[in-house]
Amino acid sequence: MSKKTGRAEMILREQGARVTPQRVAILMAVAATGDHPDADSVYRHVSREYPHISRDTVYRTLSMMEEKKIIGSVLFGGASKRYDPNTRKHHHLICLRCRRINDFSAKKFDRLEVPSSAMERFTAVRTTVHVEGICDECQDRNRA
Amino acid sequence: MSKKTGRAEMILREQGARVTPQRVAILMAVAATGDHPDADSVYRHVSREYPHISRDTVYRTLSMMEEKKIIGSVLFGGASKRYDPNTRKHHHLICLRCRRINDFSAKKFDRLEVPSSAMERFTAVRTTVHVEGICDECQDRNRA
DNA sequence: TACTATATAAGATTTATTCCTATATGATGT
DNA sequence: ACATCATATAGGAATAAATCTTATATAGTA
Ligand SMILES: [Mn+2]
Ligand SMILES: [Mn+2]
Ligand SMILES: [Zn+2]
Ligand SMILES: [Zn+2]
Repeated sequence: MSKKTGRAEMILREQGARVTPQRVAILMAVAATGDHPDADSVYRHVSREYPHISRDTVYRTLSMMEEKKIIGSVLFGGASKRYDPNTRKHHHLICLRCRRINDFSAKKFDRLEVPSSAMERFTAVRTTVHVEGICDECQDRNRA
Repeated sequence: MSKKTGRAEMILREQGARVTPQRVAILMAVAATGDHPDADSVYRHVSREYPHISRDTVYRTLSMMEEKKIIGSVLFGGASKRYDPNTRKHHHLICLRCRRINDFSAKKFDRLEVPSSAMERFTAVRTTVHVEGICDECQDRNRA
């Protein structure tokens, strides 16, 4: 057990998750990129060590780790693209459960100044605020 | 030609796009929802009037209208979900061309106050700033 | 060591999206 | 109105991401 696998094991145990070699490898693979990998890139990476690992294991494990907040995520996969008839500047409330999307407006969010150090190598086209959470209908449904 | 189809035609012509009955119906369908429909929901709506419309036409047309800024979009479809080893509070620069994602931090973005009127019926889990644009590599590649 | 709930492998399935190609049609000039 | 032709469409095949199914394996623990 190397120092790094030990650390991964610890994180898993802290969250009350079973420790399996596959999970350790997946967690280390995500951390190793230092980037924002998709599931298949994690699969390819882990496959070198575990040639028989199943894609399902990778998908299941990543999603479990996100639930337990061991890792995060940026984009919504598996979801369909959502179009918007409203072309004015506005921002969004996105329900993580039912995927309902609602607009909101806030003048103070319409000209957010991204730190210039971050923008040195990037040409912004649009800057918006995403509020992810749970909508009222989904909360009600949960109580019932 | 009803008042509404006339308006849709005008918008298409303004953008130098050919006016076809399918395009008019698609544009009206997106506007009619007043929501954030996905392509298949637009397809089903337009199918009532044009039972033989092809899914490809709907996808192609929506994407054309987004390019011409006749409509907008909220989420990335067709893309794979992207995980993130960084669990600290941070924000993202997302390249629309190569889908590279880079982190940036800005204290002033870490506690954005969403107007309470918007949040009356929503429980926020996370609020982040998404900067969409073109990364430096993609800009260089374009010039070449 | 034996038990049991949970995790995994392998492959099938589903869903969103894009590709292919033959046909149809909108815009333009006569 | 008519011919032309670049572009759009229909219909279906192909691709890619994610999930489901089921038989087997294994981590935690008594
Ligand atoms: Mn919107
Ligand atoms: Mn990040
Ligand atoms: Zn909801
Ligand atoms: Zn790029």
